[in-house]
Amino acid sequence: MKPSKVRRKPSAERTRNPDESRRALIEAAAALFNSVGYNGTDSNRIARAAGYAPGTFYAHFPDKRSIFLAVYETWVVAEIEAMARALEADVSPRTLRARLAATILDHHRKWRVFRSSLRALYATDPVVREARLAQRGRQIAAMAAALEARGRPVPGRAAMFARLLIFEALCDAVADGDTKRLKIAEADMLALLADNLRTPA
Amino acid sequence: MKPSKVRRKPSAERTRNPDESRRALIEAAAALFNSVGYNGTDSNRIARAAGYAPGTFYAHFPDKRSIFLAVYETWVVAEIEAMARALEADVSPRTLRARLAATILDHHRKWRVFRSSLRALYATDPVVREARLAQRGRQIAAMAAALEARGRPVPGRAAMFARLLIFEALCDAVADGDTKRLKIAEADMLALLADNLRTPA
Amino acid sequence: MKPSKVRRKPSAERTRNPDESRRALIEAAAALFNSVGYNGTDSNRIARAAGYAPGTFYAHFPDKRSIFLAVYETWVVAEIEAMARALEADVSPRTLRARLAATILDHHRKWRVFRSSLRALYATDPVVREARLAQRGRQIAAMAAALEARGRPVPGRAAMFARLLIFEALCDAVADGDTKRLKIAEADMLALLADNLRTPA
Amino acid sequence: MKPSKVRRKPSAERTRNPDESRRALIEAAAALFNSVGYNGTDSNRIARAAGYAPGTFYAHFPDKRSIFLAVYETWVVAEIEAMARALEADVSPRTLRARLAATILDHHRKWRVFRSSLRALYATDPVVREARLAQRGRQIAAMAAALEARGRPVPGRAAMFARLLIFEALCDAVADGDTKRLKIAEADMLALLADNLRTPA
DNA sequence: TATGAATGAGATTTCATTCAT
DNA sequence: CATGAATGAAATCTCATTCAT
Repeated sequence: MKPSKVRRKPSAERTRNPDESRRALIEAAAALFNSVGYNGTDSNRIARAAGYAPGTFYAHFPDKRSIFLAVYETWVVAEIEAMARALEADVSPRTLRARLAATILDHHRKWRVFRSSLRALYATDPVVREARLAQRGRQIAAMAAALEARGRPVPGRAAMFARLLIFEALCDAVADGDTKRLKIAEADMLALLADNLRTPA
Repeated sequence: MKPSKVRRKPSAERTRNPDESRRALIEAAAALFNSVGYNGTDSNRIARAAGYAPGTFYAHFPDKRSIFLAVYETWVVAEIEAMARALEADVSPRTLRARLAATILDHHRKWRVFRSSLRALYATDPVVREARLAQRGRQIAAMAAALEARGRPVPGRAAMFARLLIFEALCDAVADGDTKRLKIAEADMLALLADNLRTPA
Repeated sequence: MKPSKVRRKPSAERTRNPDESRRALIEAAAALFNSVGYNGTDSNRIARAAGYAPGTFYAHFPDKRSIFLAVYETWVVAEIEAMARALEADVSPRTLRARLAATILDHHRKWRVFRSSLRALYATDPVVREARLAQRGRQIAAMAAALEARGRPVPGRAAMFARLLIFEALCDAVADGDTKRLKIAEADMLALLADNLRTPA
Repeated sequence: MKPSKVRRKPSAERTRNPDESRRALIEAAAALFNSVGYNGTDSNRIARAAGYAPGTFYAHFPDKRSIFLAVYETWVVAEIEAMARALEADVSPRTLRARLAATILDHHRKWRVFRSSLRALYATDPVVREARLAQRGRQIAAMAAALEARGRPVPGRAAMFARLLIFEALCDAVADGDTKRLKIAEADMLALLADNLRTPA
């Protein structure tokens, strides 16, 4: 009934290669989750968008949530890569922080609808919750390692976790347009974001 | 379409007072939303839990979302009341902040599942989103007014909005047990929360 | 929303041929529409009567009206076939008219309840209305073509439309038993019907 | 949910006079049936439109169908009155027929939606059917009496019934816009209608 | 008579998932 | 692997009608 925004690939492109199929499904799912949200699509539509029949979906994923997790994984990787690229620049720490903030914000904005679903499922689905918590655990560890490597003092776990939470909350609020709606200047939010990237005293 | 000619007589035990019925429905909905979540219930079940027939629900609310908003409203009021009670105590500012943090955290914890649904719908439903943003607008205004009244400097809107976001994010993370799962001491989080209540320098 | 993990296995006895399923659904719907009327059934019952689960209905028809239109189409075809058979006989024009009248009346009588629903929906549903008007347009064209082919004078569109309306009104009145109720001899009505089939002077 | 087109009277106008209430209800129902159709309204809305509470409806009518029949009755009376007025003119028989046809057509057009519901219920509801058939019986008798009074030959019951059916079918087709849709000139239809009013040879 | 809150059976529709081919 | 028809539980919402006041 709902018109699909994501078109099915020409059937000639369909594969018998399982990895390729899986990849195609994840890609289609990512696009759909980010345009109509998790609840806005169904597994049949994902399969069709990837150029397969409904049943094929279940040859690759046990259920709908499972492909969401797979999309989340690729999303995390993409974010890390974006951050890595931003960190390559040889600029002052201050500029670096600003760039990093802008990069991450941009990434959140680009995946606004997907992240919206992520938050909804995090609030709802224990498995998604666990996956995201595990991811946060890894981020905290990475943060600690990075600081240690640079000889900086490593804050407590609570402080680092808070940093993550805050960063995401601010990014999502900006990406979702909450700041606009509340008549808050985006530049001010970006400044707060950059500030939050500072190594704690 | 096919009206059956035989109707059971309306049970005499139900209220004939619409305000009372509405209240009973909201109460039942709040309890259900906070135990099985928004998607875990349906309007029929809410009506039954309040002691009414399914149709009665629709005599009071046009749809399920609408009763959710009503529950949200009562929740906000309850939170404000809890905070007001916490602020009555005649203690040092530091203790006050700690108490306030504990009070709000407690409130979030008590309504953990409901808040989970609130976040999910915020991420999903434009009307819920709007209601919550409006509420945040009011909170920012109240915060500014309170600071002004106490002769304290009033931070920018961005900073105040960030405070709200941060406070909620931290509270929810603790209430949801994320900190436990990440092996973070709750006391540390409470300290951060209390710190976040500090008037900005 | 809450998908149960345990699904019954689809019964192996159902067709896997969509055309066959569609046909079976239309057939079941025709029988139900003609026994309990359009409003007397629902899509679930149609599906069950055809040997399918409720959801299957929606795999073949977007809604109930849509299957009604499909039934109407088969009904029109059946009527045309019945008329064609009646016209094959090599008899006098007068006898032919009588036979044709009897044939059509019979067809209306056989589908009395269905036609009743058709009229109700025609009076109610714009899409059904449009379908039937289109059909009438086709009938007028066919009538004109037939007369022209036989070298008979072709009456105006108004006259031909009136013929159709009159023929249907009389047939339905007889089929519905109105004549009996009003103590009118069926033979007299049949004579009027046959007369109405005459080429206009 | 649906906006009511027919506004409730100011409560000051509510009566304790049962006849007045009944009349008000019938009037409101007529207006609603003729604007949104029988299935487009519900008894609650009729009561509200007449300025009463839902329950009052059932103090005056046993069910929804029953008020429809009451409206039908007033409709029949109105038609008879309109015809009587048309017949008062002192003109040639030919002009009279044309005027009568125009009058009745006009009446059908004015009550288009109501008549649409009437036909739907006639096709569906045995009680409405019976009421209309009884009315037709009366019309046939009146027709016979009128012809006899004027010393004209009285056709058979079948012929007279057919006249009625035909007249109504043509009127409704024009009133419903079927002729327009089929590109048939209304003047031609009016001529056929007037012709149908002719005393049979 | 009038009120109006309450009733509850029922109809429509969705979609994650299965499984025979 | 891929197919795709079929499944069926479940959720939302309607409205004619009742009856205590």
